[in-house]
Amino acid sequence: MNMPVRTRIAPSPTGAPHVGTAYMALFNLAFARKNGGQMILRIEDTDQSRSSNESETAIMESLQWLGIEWDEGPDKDGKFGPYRQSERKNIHAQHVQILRDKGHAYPCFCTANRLKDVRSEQMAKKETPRYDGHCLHLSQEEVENKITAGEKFVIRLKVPTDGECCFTDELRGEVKIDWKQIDHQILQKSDGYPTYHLANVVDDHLMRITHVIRGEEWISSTPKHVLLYKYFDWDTPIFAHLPLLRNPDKSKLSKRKNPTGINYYRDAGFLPEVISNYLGTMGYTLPDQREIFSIEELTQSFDIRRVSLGGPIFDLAKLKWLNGRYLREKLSEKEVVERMIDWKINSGFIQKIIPHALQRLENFSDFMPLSGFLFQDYPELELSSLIGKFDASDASKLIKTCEWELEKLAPWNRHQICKLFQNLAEKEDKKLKEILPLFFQVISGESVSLPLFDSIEILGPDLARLRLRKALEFLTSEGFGLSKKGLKSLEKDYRQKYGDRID
RNA sequence: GUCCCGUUCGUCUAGCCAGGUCAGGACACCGGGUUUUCAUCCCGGCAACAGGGGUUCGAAUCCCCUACGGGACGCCA
Repeated sequence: MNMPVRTRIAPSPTGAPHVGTAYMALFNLAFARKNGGQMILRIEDTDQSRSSNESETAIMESLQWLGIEWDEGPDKDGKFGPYRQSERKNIHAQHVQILRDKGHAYPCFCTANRLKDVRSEQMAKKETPRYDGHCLHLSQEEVENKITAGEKFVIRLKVPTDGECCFTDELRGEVKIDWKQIDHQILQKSDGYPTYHLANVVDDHLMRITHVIRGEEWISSTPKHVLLYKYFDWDTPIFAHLPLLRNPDKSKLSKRKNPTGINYYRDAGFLPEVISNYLGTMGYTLPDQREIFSIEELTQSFDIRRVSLGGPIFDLAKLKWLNGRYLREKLSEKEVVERMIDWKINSGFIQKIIPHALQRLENFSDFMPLSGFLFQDYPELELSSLIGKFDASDASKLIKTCEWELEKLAPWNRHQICKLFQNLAEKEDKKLKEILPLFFQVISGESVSLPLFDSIEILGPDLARLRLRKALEFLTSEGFGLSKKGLKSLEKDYRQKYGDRID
């Protein structure tokens, strides 16, 4: 019997839509379509504390913006729903029970502190850190007593004590990992929700996923998944681990070093079809090596075996060049105008600006010089105007602190932004008036411009945050950046004054 | 630290699976031409098989070792 090819993209709704998600989605889509199958979108929201509806919506909208379409998902019902893992909690719990009944999983009562100690001890002894099996040997009676006493517990996966796990990666061939390297993975958290590993395997099976195409970061936990399929007595899907997108320094693509938000590219004025085209060139070339192609063209000739395994660096310069070619070659002048109107050259956007610009206008021609920075990717900076009365290294610290704060800001509106800066001034023991000129410069590149908080709101999170980063980069290039040590002590300081969370 | 994955111009890559063309294209960069400037466009240039050992008449291509890079090691995904 030939099963229809089904792939899936399984984002976690815990933040802004990420280009890495789009990258994986694109290849999953191309593969499924090429083979006459379907791609499904499944929301992996098993982390109750971090998942949000806003993020889920934003991710779906961003993928749609890029022209990536799924055949089944939370908004598009199919035969295998629901497509949101939080709505499948019972299904997961039942499957955890099956494993417990079969003796493949067991409850564990260890505290976070004990686990931490065990881990550091193992690291010190140069062993691979993993659960030591402390609760594995608890008797039935002990377990029941602890549970009735109301002790919190998790469910762990039993892992073979010796031998090795061998699985096939479609792109890399046989991969072998010692079972000794594999942790007794938690399958169900103490809040009753499953972890990724359990939910992922159960849902992939139930949703008839035939090919798991995902990031390289998952290779080392694949044995856990293989083991789960075996314990459930299910066929394993075919695995293909794609390389990870990289920063220019080759580390995994991260927002500290590169814009990673899909919305950044939208707000900075890139065409969605250029983004998906460019992502399609990451680790992949069409057989005829053409570099301008649509998702449909990518799909038509798609061959997953052509994926090259070295981690591709996301190169903004080439992306810009590609966008320029689309503007000149793929669109008519009329279309370019239309697309610009869709972007920001429209009355809706200008209306947002007018209330703040009006007091400063004498004639219309004053408008563009005043508000031009709201249409820019980022402004050019000049050292002495940027730092003003500040010491340059103090400015770096302040900007970095503000970046961390802005990273956590939600919802993104004037009121919250205002509060953020008031708080910043207070915590830094400065007057609001003293710190604002710096941020006027960071955001607008000008000393005369529109009101700061409104400008930041209009700019949106992706562009605003980028400007802080650009300012920091600029200060670094001028020799006033934060040293590694300085950053570390600033971070410590920050956690004390502003709370432990850094996004 | 342990394990896993990877390694062709600075960057994206073709070629590798089925060993045998000056290792090809694109971005960036440099130079020249077109253009009243700039940009576009055209032409040219720079520039790579990580290192070592095997197998072979012959290795970027197959095998082994080393180095380097990355990832994973969470009650995150």
